[in-house]
Amino acid sequence: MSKREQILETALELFTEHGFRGTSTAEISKQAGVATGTLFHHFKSKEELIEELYLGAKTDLADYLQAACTDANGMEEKIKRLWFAYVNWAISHESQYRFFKHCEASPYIGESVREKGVAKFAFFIEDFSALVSERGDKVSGMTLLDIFAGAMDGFIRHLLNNPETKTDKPLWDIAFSLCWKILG
Amino acid sequence: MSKREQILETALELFTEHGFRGTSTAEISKQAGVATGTLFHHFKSKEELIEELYLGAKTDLADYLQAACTDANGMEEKIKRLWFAYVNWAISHESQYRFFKHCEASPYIGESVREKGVAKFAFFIEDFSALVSERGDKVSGMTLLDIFAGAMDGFIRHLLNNPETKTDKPLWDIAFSLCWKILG
DNA sequence: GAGTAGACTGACTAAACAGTCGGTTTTTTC
DNA sequence: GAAAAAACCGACTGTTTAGTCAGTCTACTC
Repeated sequence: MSKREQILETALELFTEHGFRGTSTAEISKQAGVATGTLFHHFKSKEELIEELYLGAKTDLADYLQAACTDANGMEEKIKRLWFAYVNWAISHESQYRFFKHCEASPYIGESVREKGVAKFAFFIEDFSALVSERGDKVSGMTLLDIFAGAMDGFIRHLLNNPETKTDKPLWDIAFSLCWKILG
Repeated sequence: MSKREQILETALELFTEHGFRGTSTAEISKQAGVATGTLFHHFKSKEELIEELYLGAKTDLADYLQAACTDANGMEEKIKRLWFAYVNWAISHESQYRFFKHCEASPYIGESVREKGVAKFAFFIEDFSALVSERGDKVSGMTLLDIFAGAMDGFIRHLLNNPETKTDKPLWDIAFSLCWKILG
């Protein structure tokens, strides 16, 4: 693994554990086994390092989701696959997922960076809105999506807080059917 | 307003805007119009100030919710009232709500403080679990609660991101019926 | 094997930080 | 109205911070 990758990996770990301001560049360098100068050789500032981590995680997730639903038949199956893929990604990339949620709530991430992140999910938002409008619903696609996504995140939080349930696939099925009720 | 209250109010505002580590005690004092010494006279450390804000907001919310549902008939109405009260509190105490969500995601808040916060909602969690077990569900009360609460938070996020919908009461009703589907 | 470009180093710096302290003002109590 | 207590002040301190810089090392090219 290159030193650059070592820095990114260590930073992700430390940021998740101690927050952005709670982790110094010196700590990252030390734990990654590089000099402080090396960190600033690869990333011109701490902010740039954080941005790269945030957008990297978002890209990873977006690619993962897109791959999971390319050959799905119909909208219902597509959403089902996306749901399972998202939950699966979250529990198998726990620190990335936590980092992620931390970013969404943190004022450290600027508006422009956040927008770049949202843009990576445009494909999904469009599809979802299309589904809703074709059903002639009385509520907007975005409202429905926010509630649906919230329910999904709620379930993931439950899995992460109760690790023994992480691999309980029947539970996943029930949880999906509960989330699906929102749309049905 | 006492200087103590001025400090708390200013701190809430600045923390929500710039994060815990992004806000110095000097900034809080300055904007609150007091000396740095005064801040440390009332709160023995920055950490204690944050704890007080976090637990204060939680207590406020818990009291508000409890008041909203004391004379409710039956579990369904109780949950309905709690739902509307929670959404209402969130949009009318926006900065407190945001601060709150930030705390939940931030590693700055220690486990023991977080537990104290959760304890304030014990009354609600117990009721909710009771409801679920009496229905003989195949899924645990906590799982259901996490999904339900996630959906509710998703809707609040939607309202806060789309301020023009904040007072759209018919939308609230639809959103509640969607969340209720999860339990039905 | 000389030349060179980029990776890497770690001691260093200027600014910012949480928290202190000796002293002053305000409020309360008798 | 004197004495005690509590609130308040802001200059100060030792530490930590992000980021720099002058120079070394490594790998590749011609």
